[in-house]
Amino acid sequence: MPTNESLHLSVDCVLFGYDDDGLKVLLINQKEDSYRDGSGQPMSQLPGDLILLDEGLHEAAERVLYELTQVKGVYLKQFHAYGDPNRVKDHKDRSWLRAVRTKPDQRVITVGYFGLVSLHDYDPQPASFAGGVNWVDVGDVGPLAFDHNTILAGAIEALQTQLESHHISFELLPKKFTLSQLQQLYETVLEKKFDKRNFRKNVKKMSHVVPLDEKQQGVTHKPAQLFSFNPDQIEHD
Amino acid sequence: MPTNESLHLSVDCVLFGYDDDGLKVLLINQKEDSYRDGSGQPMSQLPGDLILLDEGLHEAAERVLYELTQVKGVYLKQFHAYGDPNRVKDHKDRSWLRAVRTKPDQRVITVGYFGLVSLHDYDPQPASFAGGVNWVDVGDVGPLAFDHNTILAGAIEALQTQLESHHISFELLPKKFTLSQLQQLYETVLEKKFDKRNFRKNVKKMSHVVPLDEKQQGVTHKPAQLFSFNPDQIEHD
DNA sequence: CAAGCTAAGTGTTATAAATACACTTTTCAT
DNA sequence: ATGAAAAGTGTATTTATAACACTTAGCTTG
Repeated sequence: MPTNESLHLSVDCVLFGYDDDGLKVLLINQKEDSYRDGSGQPMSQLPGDLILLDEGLHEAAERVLYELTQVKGVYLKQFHAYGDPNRVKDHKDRSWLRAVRTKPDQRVITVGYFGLVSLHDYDPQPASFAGGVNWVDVGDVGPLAFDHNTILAGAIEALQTQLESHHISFELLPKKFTLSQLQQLYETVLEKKFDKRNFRKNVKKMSHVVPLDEKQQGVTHKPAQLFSFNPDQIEHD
Repeated sequence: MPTNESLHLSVDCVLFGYDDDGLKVLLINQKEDSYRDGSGQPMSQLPGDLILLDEGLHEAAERVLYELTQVKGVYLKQFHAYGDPNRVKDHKDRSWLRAVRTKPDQRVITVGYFGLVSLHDYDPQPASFAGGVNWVDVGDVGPLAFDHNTILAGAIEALQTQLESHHISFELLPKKFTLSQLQQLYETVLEKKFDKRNFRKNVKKMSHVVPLDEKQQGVTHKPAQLFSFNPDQIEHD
């Protein structure tokens, strides 16, 4: 009869934030002096926490993000579970674990969630407890703690796959947006260029993207028509 | 500081088997007298087990299937983790848990894997320990233990999504197959009909499906050309 | 207030992919 | 020799994708 008394389970959240200058991830920056990478930089990691006894996985992910950003109602989706027995045993991670965990040697299996927030309308104030919290451009993410680079890569792949099929782009945009903003979002996330006219032709076929009686203001060029997503026409899964 | 001393973690495997009369799932049938559904039928469930301390998730899924079918090298893929705190607390499941678990009240989070085997060439002999083990047509699956109907639904969805994009169809076919068999597999799994000529046109574009110098034998009609998959051209992920 | 800057907005043509559709062929069985 | 059963094959139509360049509206500045 197998016993797994000492298995721990956590969630790790890859929170993507988007604004006009790119796609960011929320990283937390451990202040522990001992916890630095090879070149002496403080080590960053994805927000995550052990799961409480009476909460579901999704709830746990919501809690972690709420504690960190005070934002509720973030779009959140599970994408993969990571359970390599050695995923938290790397030398670089030991001292930090010893500092914060009562049982630092314990194996931890983690379930990855990705979340989406728009940084246009407001800046979800990263609550800075236990270290710095900041938005890092996905292109500029350096080495992270544990297997968090792998988890981040999985989240990016999931986001790319689902952006088109799951109508989630509006989670990353302001409530009112221009077609150029929508196109730029696609180009940033999918890392490829689209033809402006063809892109707009396709958008016109999407019944959940509706034009408003309103134009962009305060820009130094021809103001763009504003659009919004019609939530009635959107089904996630 | 949260403690989760009493969280348990398992894998559950949805093993799909395919042959010319359809898509099946491997279910185990608990013999416990007390473990029956409303109408007195013995309750079935997906094969699964708690994860051992030193094994990875994928390894655990492999082990569960090996213990059950004696088959190694099955294509296996993780698709979702299920962690509702009440997923093993349903009344119908209590007595069975009391019989087999030392801590029947403990919460169990499970990671779902789906596996693919061809039932054409041989019949992976279900090792029948602790109860019956059998292949049930996916259309005929009744109520299962715990949240296993939900898990099965998730596996079917994952299989459907990945059949086209991940070149996994050959895992469900004999080494040598006809185009009609391939088409029938697609029709069964995706639950829609394809036009024969168009289907074959598309297959000709797939470089990993190669014609053999061999024809079907022992059939009472025009024998079909045999094909096989060229493993060099296939990348999973 | 004219000139120039900036991004918005707009159509057509060509190519490729998807769909719809029906008869002939090969083998075995009787 | 005849019939049954599934294999195999081509064309025309529709739809989607891709490539491509100029005009417009509003603001800025000289």
